[in-house]
This record gives sequence, structure tokens and C-alpha cells, in this order.
Amino acid sequence: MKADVDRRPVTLEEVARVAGVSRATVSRVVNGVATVDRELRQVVEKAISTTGYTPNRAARSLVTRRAGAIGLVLPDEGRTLHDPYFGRVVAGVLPVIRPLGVQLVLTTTDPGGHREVVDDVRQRRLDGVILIHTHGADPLPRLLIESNLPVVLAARPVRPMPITYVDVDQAAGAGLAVDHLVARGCRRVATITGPLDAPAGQDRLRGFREAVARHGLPEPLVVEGDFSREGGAAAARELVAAEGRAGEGFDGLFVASDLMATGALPVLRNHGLRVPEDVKVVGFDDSSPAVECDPPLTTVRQPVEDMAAEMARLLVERVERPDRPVSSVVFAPTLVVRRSG
Amino acid sequence: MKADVDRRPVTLEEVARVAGVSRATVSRVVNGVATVDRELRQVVEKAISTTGYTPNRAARSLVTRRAGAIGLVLPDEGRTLHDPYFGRVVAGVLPVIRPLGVQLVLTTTDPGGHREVVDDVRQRRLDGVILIHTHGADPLPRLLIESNLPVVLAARPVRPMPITYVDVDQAAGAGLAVDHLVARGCRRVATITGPLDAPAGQDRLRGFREAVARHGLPEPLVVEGDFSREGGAAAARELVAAEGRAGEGFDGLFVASDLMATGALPVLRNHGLRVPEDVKVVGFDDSSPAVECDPPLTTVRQPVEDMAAEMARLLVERVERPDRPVSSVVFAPTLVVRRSG
DNA sequence: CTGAAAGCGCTTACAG
DNA sequence: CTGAAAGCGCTTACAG
Repeated sequence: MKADVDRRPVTLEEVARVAGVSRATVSRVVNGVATVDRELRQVVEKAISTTGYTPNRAARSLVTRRAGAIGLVLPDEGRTLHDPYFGRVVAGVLPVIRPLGVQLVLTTTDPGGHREVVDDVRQRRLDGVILIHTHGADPLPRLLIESNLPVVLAARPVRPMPITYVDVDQAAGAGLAVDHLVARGCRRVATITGPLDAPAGQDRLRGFREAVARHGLPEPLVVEGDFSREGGAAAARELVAAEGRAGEGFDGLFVASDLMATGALPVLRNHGLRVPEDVKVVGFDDSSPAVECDPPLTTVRQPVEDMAAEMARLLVERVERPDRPVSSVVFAPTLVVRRSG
Repeated sequence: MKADVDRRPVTLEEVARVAGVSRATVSRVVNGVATVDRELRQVVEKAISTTGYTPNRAARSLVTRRAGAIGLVLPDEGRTLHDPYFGRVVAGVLPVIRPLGVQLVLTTTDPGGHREVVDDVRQRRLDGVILIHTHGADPLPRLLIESNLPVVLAARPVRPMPITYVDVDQAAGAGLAVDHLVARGCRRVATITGPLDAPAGQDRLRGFREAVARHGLPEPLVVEGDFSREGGAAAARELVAAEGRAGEGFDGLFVASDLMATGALPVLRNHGLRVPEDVKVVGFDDSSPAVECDPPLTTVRQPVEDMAAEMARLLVERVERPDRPVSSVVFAPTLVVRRSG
């Protein structure tokens, strides 16, 4: 085989010449337009395969005004990229856009780089974007909405805004955790929450409280965390201290993220509390720490791949019909039972 | 702000009209061609900012024959995407290509989908590709070389071929591990290797043996693993059994991947061997299991981000000058000391 | 230093 | 059902 890059790629023009038809006809068969005569189509198809033709995407983009690519935007923090969540999103998105011939472009918003993302869309390098891990202060969602560019969020926005998003039913997830603790015989439950200025933090706490009430359990211990391992450890220390003061123990603990749970576990152990014998622990996320830590965590799992696939579908639809109203889809979480609870 | 997507984007043409110059001149200032008169340049720059012009990439690509995008190709296995290694690669690549205005496109090779990757490059949707996690049977590297398309491998190819790659000095990494075990007082060392049909498996074993010889240690126990957790557990069982038969213990263990180490650790513990008191363990990769497992692993770390940045640089260079000879760059590993060894 | 013009490789009304 | 032609928005020799 000769150097494909040296010799100029085959163009429509050449295929047309070989097939003895016009460029328009070749274009029609390439794009599967139905109105082409059977025999002509076959002639063209043969010409395509003998010449090894493959369409130039830039040329097509120029006239169709479609980039044929969508962006996956993450905040520029190492943390995010190393989180397996990111890979699960990619694994969910790829299978839906691949058959459509759409590429997935990865971007991070470096400090002050929000403009770049908007520009990428305006330059028609991207038909739309999926935003994951956006936090409250992030101006990007609003920037994109104001520019009327197709965008889908990976979670309910912090402040209500007219935007398409996909989320898991956070409250229901917390409910699953409490139901499980109760089913395992827990009577006094506690929780380490996420940051309460984040929707996920709020919703998981709300779901927790609702489930506690539903089961008729006594007033639970509640300590706020921040989704970090250290935050989980600190909250756990507060919890065991409070326990001493109140003179009442807890036998079930719902931690609003696995990462916080990995911080809390050693604290409980050092305090003489065995997991799951003395206190049963349930996390949230089913992230990799959940399976690596000791004991492995019973945890609430989000169907991330399914959610990501849905985000891709919604985005593609918005690209196609920008005028359609925004929508949101909420997925049901599941419980993964391991040894901690 | 009005809907940017409804109104047609501003073109060069309009900027030219506003500035009262030709399209060629606007193009020159946009592309930073030095020969433009100072004053004219300023007029044009003002026109650009008042119109909010941003160049259409497809149009530019069409004439420059550059996609302005490179691909990151991974095998289509869930495993790969969930591996934090993947995120580290992305984190390394992005900062080098971003300032160049180059996009990073993610692709997996679904079964029989190698052709697609080649096509993406031939369609000029991708200027070149970075291949990670390619295994011996993967036909893609050869396919790309034969098509003379710019490609960089994330590791030394299984079989020698004229290809640009970046790797870590695997043997040196194993040497680091042995040096550390010896420094900690180990006298009889053992190893669980990677699959010996993979370069990484071979090189780490070679480095291990060389270091053992260098330190004048007795003949070590060697059991082959396969880089999986279960493989690590199986190998560890073999090791403790062999230990019994031979009547000789080992007090230091080098496991050629962290994941295998997480499988081996419980086996050692169940066999009454305390880590690190009875046997010190060193892993390889510094992957997330290394920090999550109990005890946290002392391990050999690859400078993945630096390596990925170098891959990006090499690829961009190859895109620019396809005629240049292939090259390879080897990075030095470091040792991360935790509690296991 | 600047502009007129050709051309990159497609798609898509518009005729026929 | 098919083709001639215009046009998508740029860059780049080529003159001047």
C-alpha cells in the first residue's frame, strides 16, 4: 500500500468521472437519498469502492453547517478526570453518537476559559455540548443558554433555569439506603450529608429525612459533609462525639458519597465501632473507592451509562430542533449490597 | 443577547466590509501574518471585535487540509474507560494541544471498527491519533503505519515496528521496587509478573531479575500473573504454596501491577502473613486501588501526564512533518512509598 | 503591503 | 430520476 497521505484523497469529482455520472448523483448515493435509480446506484457504489472514496467532512460541514461533533465539557480540575464517573459517561455517550457519525470532543474549562467553549460552538466546531460536574458558581450554563446553543446538563442546575438536563432521583436513592438499613434491623440512623448548597446534597438529605419519617424512626443525627474524604472523616468524628454527648448510639449510617464514607470508616473503627456489626454503613455513587475500601461499601448506584446515553440523545435532538422546549429526564437509582451494610 | 444560533454567524466577508478592506487582509490579521500594516491591522481588529467575528473552522479546514483535531483511541472495553489512567492521559494531552487550537476527539475501536479510525483520518476529520492500551493482536498500529498516517503509541509496540512511541522505563521501575525492598531489609524476594507475552510484563520481570542479581540476592520465586485482580490472587496462592514446599519464605514481594496486588494482599493475610511486618509488598502503576487498599501500597509510578503531553507533542510534530523519522521517548519512573512496603 | 480571483470538496435548490 | 450551477467561508499564490 502506498502512502495515503501523500497522494491526494479521492474526491466526489473523481468518483463521478469513474461512474460516468454527475457529482450530484454520487452525493445522493453517498447520503442514501432514495430517489436514485437502482442500476445507477450500483454503478456508483462500485466506483466508490474501486476508488476507495471517503467523503471530506470539512467540505460537508461547510455546506450543511453541522460540525458532526459534540463536546463533553468538564471543569478543569484533576479530580474530575481521574474520577471513573468520567469514563462511564464516555462509555454511555459513544455508542449513541457513533452510529450517527458524530464525534465526541473532550474539553475542560480552564480558568476563564468558558468563552472558548462558547466559541467552539459558534465556530461550528461543535454542534452542542454536554456539561458534567458543573457547580453553582459556574457561569457556563447560563452563557450557553443566553447564546441559545444546544446544551445538556448532567444534573439538575443549582438555580432553576430553562435548560435540558438528566439526573438521578437523588431523594429516592437516599430512601433506598434507609430502607436497606431498616431492613437490616437498624433503629437509630445517622447521616453525613453532602454540601447543602448543592442540589445533590439537599436532595439526598431530603430523601433521607422522608424515609426516616416514613419508617417512624427517631430523630436522626445529621452532620454536614462536603463530598471529600477528609470531610467524611471530620463529619464522622463529629458524629461519634455527638453520640457520646447525647448518650445515644446510632446503628445505621447513610453517607451521601462513597468518598466521604472511605474517610468515615477508619474513624468509626478507631472509635471501637465495627462495621457492619455495630453500625451498618451505606454510601452513594458506587464509585471505585466503594469496592476498594474495607469493608466494601453497600452503596446507591446511579445508572451513569444510561444517563449519559440519554444526554447524548437529548443533545442530538436539540441540535436537530433547537426550537423544541427544554426537557429533563430523571432516572431511578439502585442499591448495590456489599459488606458494609 | 439575541439567539446566536438563529442569526447567521458573521463571516470574513462582513468583517472586510466593515473594515473597508479585502477578505484577504482580514484573513491575514486573523492568522497573524506579520506583513499587515499597523494601522490597517488595528482597523481590522476593531471590526472583528465589533462584529463578534469568529472563523468557521470547516471552511478553514477545507483549504488548509487540516482537521485541527487529533484522536485518542482506546480499545472498546469498559475496563479501559473506568481506569483512572485514561483521565491522566487526557489531563496530559489537553494542555499541550489546547493552545494550538487543536481538539481532542475520543474514540474506541469497537469490534471490527479499526477501519473507522483509519477512515476518520482519511476523511480528514482527524490529523492523527494517539493509541493507548493496544495489545499484541491489535492490527490498528500496523494499519495506520501502512496508510502512512500520523500515529503515536502509548507504549513500546509488542512487535518491533517503525512507529513513534512513548514509554516508561519498565525495567528501571522494577529495579526501584527491588532497591526499596532491599533497603527495608528484605533478603528473599518474590515477584508476581505481568503476562509475559506483553512488553510491560517482560520488561518488569527483566528489571526485577537484574536488580536481584545486582544486590546479590538468592534466586527469587517468580509466578506469572495477568495484570488482573483475580490473577494476582491466584499467583499469590501459588506463591504461598511454593513457599511451603520449598521450606523457604520470602520477605519481599514485587507485584507487577497494583490491581494484582489488591488480589494478592488478602491471600497473604489469610495465610497468616502480615503486610508489611512479615512481607513487604511493592506494586506498580500507582493506580487508585493502590491508595484505597489496605494497607495502602508502596508502588512504582509512571509520570503518565508528562508522558501523555509528550505523546501530544510528538503527534503534532508528525502531523506537521510526516516525513520525519519516527522516534521514541522513555521516561523515568518514581517510587511512591506508602505503608505496604 | 494589499486586493482580485481561484479553488478547497462538498450539498442542494432548480430545471428538465 | 438526473445534471448544471451556485454557494458554503475560508486561504493563498499571483499581480501590482
